Amino acid sequence: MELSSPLTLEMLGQPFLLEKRISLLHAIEEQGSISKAAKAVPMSYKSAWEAVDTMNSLSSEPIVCRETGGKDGGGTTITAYGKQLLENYAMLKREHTHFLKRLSELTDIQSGTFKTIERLSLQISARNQMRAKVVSVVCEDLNAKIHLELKSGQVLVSVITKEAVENLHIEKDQYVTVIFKSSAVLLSEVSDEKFEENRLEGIVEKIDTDLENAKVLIDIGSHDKIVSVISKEILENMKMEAGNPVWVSIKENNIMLGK
Amino acid sequence: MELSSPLTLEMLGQPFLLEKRISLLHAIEEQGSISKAAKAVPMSYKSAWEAVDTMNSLSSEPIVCRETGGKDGGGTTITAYGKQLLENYAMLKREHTHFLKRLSELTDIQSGTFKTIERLSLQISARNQMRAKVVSVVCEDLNAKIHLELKSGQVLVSVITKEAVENLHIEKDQYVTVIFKSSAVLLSEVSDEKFEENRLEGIVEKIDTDLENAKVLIDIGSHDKIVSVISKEILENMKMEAGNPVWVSIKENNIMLGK
DNA sequence: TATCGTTATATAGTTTAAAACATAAGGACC
DNA sequence: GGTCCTTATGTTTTAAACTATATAACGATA
Repeated sequence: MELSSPLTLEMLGQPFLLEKRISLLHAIEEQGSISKAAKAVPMSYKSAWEAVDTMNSLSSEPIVCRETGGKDGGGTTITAYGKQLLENYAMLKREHTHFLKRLSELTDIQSGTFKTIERLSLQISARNQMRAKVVSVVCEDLNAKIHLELKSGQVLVSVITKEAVENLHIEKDQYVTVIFKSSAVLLSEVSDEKFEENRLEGIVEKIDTDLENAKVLIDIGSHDKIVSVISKEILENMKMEAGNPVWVSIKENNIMLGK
Repeated sequence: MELSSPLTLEMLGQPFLLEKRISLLHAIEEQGSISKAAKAVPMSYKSAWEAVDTMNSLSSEPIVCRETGGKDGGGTTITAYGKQLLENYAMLKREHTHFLKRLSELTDIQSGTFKTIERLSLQISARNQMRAKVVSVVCEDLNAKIHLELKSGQVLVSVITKEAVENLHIEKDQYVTVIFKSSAVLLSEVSDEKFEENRLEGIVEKIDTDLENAKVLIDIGSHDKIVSVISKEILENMKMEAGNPVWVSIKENNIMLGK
């Protein structure tokens, strides 16, 4: 049993971007002309031209640049704006596909075993969310300890209930999302033994302070960043500055996983 | 700019449940016959009959029961299984709609301002997830304190970054999902002053123990349940039993919000 | 100026899905 | 047996979407 659901972006009530049109635009990008693109997709030149025309007129900025005449008879190219649009659609589509896949996996509509779904499409307040690979899953009776490898190669450990592991079908070598609140991130200038759980090394990138708290942005490598909110007092005791190395620590219990 | 995306459930590669067919089934449920339902939807009798027939033959169990002849010429009724299917589809659709709505809200494909989306469709390991109404939002410079009212009327307070509040567009009177780990839930037999943050009253419903830990299920009223995982030691000091009243406490910092 | 491959536009043909219409056949009930 | 309203199953019509085809305009280039 599968879920399918074509994604359509509407504009002023009119269909604007759809699967077919997107692939046409990609073909135009490759071929440099509507007529060649139409053959490649394939579809009739007329449909292709009309699709391009309606898209262009629905859009506030032109998506393609059409030129008639000239050495090769002219041609059509995608504008920078159009390329941006293609990228953005791809991102939307990626999210949508992921959602459908998760929903399919969780669903057995015949037996109705999917009653246990919590909200599946949640945007969460936790500021720290990053991809990681599951290195190992060690189950005890109630809890499970999961070793995770970040993009940078640094390792994190998360403790969640065994129930959650089963519910999310977390297994070795899979990719999951590591989630933790910025208030759960402890900082230290030195590799302090006091903070023994989940120690990561990073570089301070930016510090914002208000009357009581400080928000510290830390680069832990490979484009992963961590946000930490700590009290201003602690920060001041640490003489921390942008560019300095810093040690991060997060309690195993404060790390959640998402899929 | 709107996103639209009709949800289709496929079976053996064939379309099985779609919007149109679902509304037909609902009409049949009301009218008691295919012909009347077809008029109500509206669609031609033949299309309606064929839709019903293909659904029935794709399904492992019959969805409708068709009878010809008799006093009123027969009729068609939805089976219990069919009704279950309708409910399940409605749930899928609800999730899907919610997802699309969130995605729309976060997206401005023209300007490309939606680059900041984290994974939007995440299933999270946190065992405790429940709906709550936002009573108030008090922003400081970096953090915000949010008062939430559960179904039972009990109140929780969550502290998250102001950034998160803006990102999720959390406002008074909205409904959000409260999220916290079962390991963040502290228990006490008495209304202990020591656990001052987010104290809720509930009744112990079930206790599971392993060698080290204990998982306690607590009913806090209005069908909301909380799972707590605590060390076995603490549990044993508390002489806790199913049916007993219990006090729950969760640190404000450990409560996340989702939307 | 003639050439060429393109955009731009119109019109005729083709395919496809649905509606509309027509007609059996079923079976309780009078 | 006739009535009645339904399910079940064709055939025909209609409408929409798309394809195919034809043709004008364009403008750099030889």
